[in-house]
Amino acid sequence: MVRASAGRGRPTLDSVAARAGVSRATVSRVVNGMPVTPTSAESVRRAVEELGYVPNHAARTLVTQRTDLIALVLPETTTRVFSDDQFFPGVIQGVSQQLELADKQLVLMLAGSEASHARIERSVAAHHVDGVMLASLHGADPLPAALTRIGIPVVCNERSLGPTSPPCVGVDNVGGAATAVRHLLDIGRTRIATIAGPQDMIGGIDRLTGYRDALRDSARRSIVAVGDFTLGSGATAMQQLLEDDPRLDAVFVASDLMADGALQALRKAGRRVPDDVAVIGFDDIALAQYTDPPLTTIRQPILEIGRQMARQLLRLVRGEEIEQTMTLPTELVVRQSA
Amino acid sequence: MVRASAGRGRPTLDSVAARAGVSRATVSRVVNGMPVTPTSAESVRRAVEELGYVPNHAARTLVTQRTDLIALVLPETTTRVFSDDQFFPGVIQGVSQQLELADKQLVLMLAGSEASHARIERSVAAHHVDGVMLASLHGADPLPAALTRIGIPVVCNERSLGPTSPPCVGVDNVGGAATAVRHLLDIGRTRIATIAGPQDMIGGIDRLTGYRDALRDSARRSIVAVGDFTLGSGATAMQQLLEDDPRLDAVFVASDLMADGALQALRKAGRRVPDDVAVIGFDDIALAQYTDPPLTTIRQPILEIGRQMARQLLRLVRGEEIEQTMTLPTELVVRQSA
DNA sequence: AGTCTCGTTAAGAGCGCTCTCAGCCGTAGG
DNA sequence: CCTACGGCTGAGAGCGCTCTTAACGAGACT
Repeated sequence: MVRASAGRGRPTLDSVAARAGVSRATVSRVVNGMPVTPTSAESVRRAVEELGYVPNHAARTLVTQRTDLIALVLPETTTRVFSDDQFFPGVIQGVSQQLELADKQLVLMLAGSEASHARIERSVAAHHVDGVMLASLHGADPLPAALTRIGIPVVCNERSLGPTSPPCVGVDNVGGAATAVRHLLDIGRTRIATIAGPQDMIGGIDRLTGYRDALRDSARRSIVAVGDFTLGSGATAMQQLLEDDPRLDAVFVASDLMADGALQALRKAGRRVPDDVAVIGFDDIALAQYTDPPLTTIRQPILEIGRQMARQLLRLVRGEEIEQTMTLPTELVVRQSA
Repeated sequence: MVRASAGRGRPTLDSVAARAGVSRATVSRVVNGMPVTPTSAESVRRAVEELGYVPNHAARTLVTQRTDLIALVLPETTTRVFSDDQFFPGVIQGVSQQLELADKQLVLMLAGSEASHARIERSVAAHHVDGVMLASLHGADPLPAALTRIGIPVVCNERSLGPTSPPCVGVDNVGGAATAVRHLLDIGRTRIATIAGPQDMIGGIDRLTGYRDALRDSARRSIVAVGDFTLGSGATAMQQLLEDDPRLDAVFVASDLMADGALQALRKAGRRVPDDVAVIGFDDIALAQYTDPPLTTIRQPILEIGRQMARQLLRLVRGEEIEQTMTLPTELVVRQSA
């Protein structure tokens, strides 16, 4: 561990070979774990140690055509603000954990402007990364098609609304929403409203479907309001619901952030939660534990989404076959709001 | 734009040269914007277009020794949970914006375990990235020293508590805290307490210092409680303060998340905010707009921290000199809690 | 003892790019 | 008309690695 200095002075395979008294090829074999005689293996290992040799990544990539780099593309502008609901941080963390196991590095690309779209395409075309994960892009996004055309492994979260649909990892939004509503039925609620999410996003659409499914044969449904997954929109929607159906006694809200808004609106309107109105959210973000009262919600396994996206993509990169879609379970978390 | 297909079939400099009827060197010059005769420039450009040529990144890196990759290292486990206070997402976003302008890619490394530390060092030693940004690492972290030894440009956020101190970009925690307290004095509060952050983190230490500074010559100070930047700890600390000094009429809380906890504790204790007790937070996270009542706080320019870290690092990578420390201003945001 | 086989190693050819260096041509000056 | 000089261009070396190919030595068999 003497040198390892910057720039051109770094030890190469050749210098290690010279020091160990073997050929470059033998050193390469040792470094890559291929079989060699114990004698030379030992002397190579010692030389590597003494020189502080670390393989040059670019040189290796040039010949193997592998970069060991995996890209995660996140949209920068959307109703789902980058950090608000902790979805992206969670996904990043899950992805990162899984990539670490495979000794791959994570390249994060935030796709905001047109320019950054072009930049991502260029980067992928240059074979700068081995595979790409796409999270939460809008239906009309041309990126999946473009990347598929380039011929690089791609995995999405949530099934795409667009024409080209890469393999994807999603959660059981319909089932989760239905579970939430059934819980409200179980505790005896009779007029159940919902605050849905935007109807151009999978999460928004499917959670509303789940609500409808669970109440299909029931007379206990109330009305539907639509928000955009932000806290403010949840508060507004709740006010609206209270005006339009003052007798409602439960609300299923399609996101925790909106549910917090709803809670505030209910408090302002003088309704007690859960006594007068039961509220149930979706996502189980950290905030849900700390709302007043703590929020009953449907947990979405965010970390697991990231992990599974990475796993699926790594399989694809290795040339294995994978299922077109993978759906992760959601889970009811009972706290005090319902 | 016909080919650009995967694998070995991609067009190279040579194929472009052949098609354009010039040498490889000339194509390289055009691609890199060096002067050539308009005639050959034009035919090269056409050949590039027709073949869909994109330079191979690894090959370029191999000879130039530049990777155009910049690493951002974030600690994965800490009291500051990865996503809670939106600090990391904000920094990521700022960094990303700035790197995009310089056409660099962002490699995200979450440093949790010992193993990941080793992996980061190895990756950097392999000259896999041109520079490294370190965010919020603990005082005793060996990473800054290790990276400096390798001889790679490094920039931190917040000055390091450890022995080796790379250049860093921080915010004016002391000044911000003092401003907050002065605001409380201005609105006539007479018993001002504080909930401080952990005293092994810069933010925790400096914000407490600012509180003390502003009250140095005043008789209007109350007591100090310490939290760990989490919402729960804020609530607990607030209860404690109320027990120990029931007559306090203001609290400066060292983070918005803790402030939200404090708000809830005050509500439970039957105190009105701001009438009975004024509360002021620090950070101005998104949540601050939606607490009940909306939180007066000190805004920390999170995006700007990211941007400036990236700018400083890019300067270093280009071989320019930079200031050892850069301090960004904080700003009082008056809402309704104080 | 000679031949064949097998496992191991050394040599060398690239991967696709940049960059130096010499060669070329055209113009200006002697 | 010949030499000097300047700008472009092309040839070629080499970045550090992997992987194929061929050589080599040791052991088994005829």
